Amino acid sequence: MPVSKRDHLLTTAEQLFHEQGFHATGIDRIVSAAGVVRMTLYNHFSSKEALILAVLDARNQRFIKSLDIAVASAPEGHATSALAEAHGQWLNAYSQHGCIMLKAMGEFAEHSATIHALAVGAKNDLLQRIEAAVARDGLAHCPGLARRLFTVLEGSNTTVALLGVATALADTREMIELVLDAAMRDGP
Amino acid sequence: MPVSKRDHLLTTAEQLFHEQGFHATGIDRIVSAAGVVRMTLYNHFSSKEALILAVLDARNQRFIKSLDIAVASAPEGHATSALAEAHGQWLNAYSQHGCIMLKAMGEFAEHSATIHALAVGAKNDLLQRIEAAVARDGLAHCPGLARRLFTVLEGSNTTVALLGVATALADTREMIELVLDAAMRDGP
DNA sequence: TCCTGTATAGACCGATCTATATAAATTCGA
DNA sequence: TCGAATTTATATAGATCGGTCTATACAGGA
Repeated sequence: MPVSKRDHLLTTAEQLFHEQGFHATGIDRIVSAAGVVRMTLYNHFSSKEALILAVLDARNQRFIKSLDIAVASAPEGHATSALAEAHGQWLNAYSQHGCIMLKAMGEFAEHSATIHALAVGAKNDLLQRIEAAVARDGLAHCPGLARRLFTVLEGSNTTVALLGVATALADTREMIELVLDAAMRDGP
Repeated sequence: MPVSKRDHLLTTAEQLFHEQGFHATGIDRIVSAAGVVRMTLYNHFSSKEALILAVLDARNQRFIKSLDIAVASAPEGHATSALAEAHGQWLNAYSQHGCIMLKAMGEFAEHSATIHALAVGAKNDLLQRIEAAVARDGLAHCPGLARRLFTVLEGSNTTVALLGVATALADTREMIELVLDAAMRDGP
């Protein structure tokens, strides 16, 4: 059975928003790319803003879920590096065009408080997962460790687009190890 | 003597583009904010794209110049940390809303090859300056060191917007030191 | 004095934008 | 097989977009 029109619209819109930006992607582009008529879109989403919110929310749930699965199945003491690895795999598979949440923050900071808040919330979700993984590895006492790891992962969003996936992810892996090793050396 | 109309348009457009995004900022908004009439803008810039290019180019030249000055006046062996410090000062002074080059890349990747190339070029300018500073500090032999430092500085673009300037820049400073110390320990 | 360059003022163009209205056609479960 | 929900098709509203046009005013230099 084919996916529902609603789901098809969500994935089509996500791809177009991601590649072309939000303001630059018109409703007509989305519906024609999805092979659907305009009223079908407005039957499922009350406005373009509602569509964007649904796209971002669904994507963030998939992202967070993949992180949680990686952490849950990580060997003891390796939750943090497993999370970083899952982050890298996400970049490789779905985010070589730059982080869609960052794009949303940039386009809607002064234009839609709702969208902006959702994108910021997604970033906080990631930071919170890093903090949980650090605690799980027994490194909760290291001040600012999670934020430093967060900085590295955010930096990789840009380097992937600029230097290519292979180089960027290799660099990122080395830095994660470096930061973790330093934290374990300073602490017990 | 007041600044020329052209310069005034450039700074006004830069602020609006930075805060509201490129597509979301119309020509009318720019000219009314600049207290200038429509034809004055088109007298100086042939199109909106030309205006965006001029804005980004001027901004990048100011940015690179501030980095070069910091490196040139740094004590021997501290060019890299001086460059990172100048980068942090730039974020604090001019870029708390997120990196305008990243926004341009996101909005014009599939929409204007010229703008996208200029923004990518700006990022490469930064990476190149990092490589030069690393070499000046006698660390040119460390493979990937410049790229790792670049990743940290790119990450700070995001953390500044999410965690605030004070926290983000303190974290960044610690990470730059960490990466440099590790490189000096492994190297000579 | 004349000429050139720049700014102002405002109307105007076609195109595109988001969103709605309405009626016919289709789908699909009970 | 019937009826409700969904989708299609089309037309339209009203705003805004980037960009052009004409005409006027005024400055400084030749």
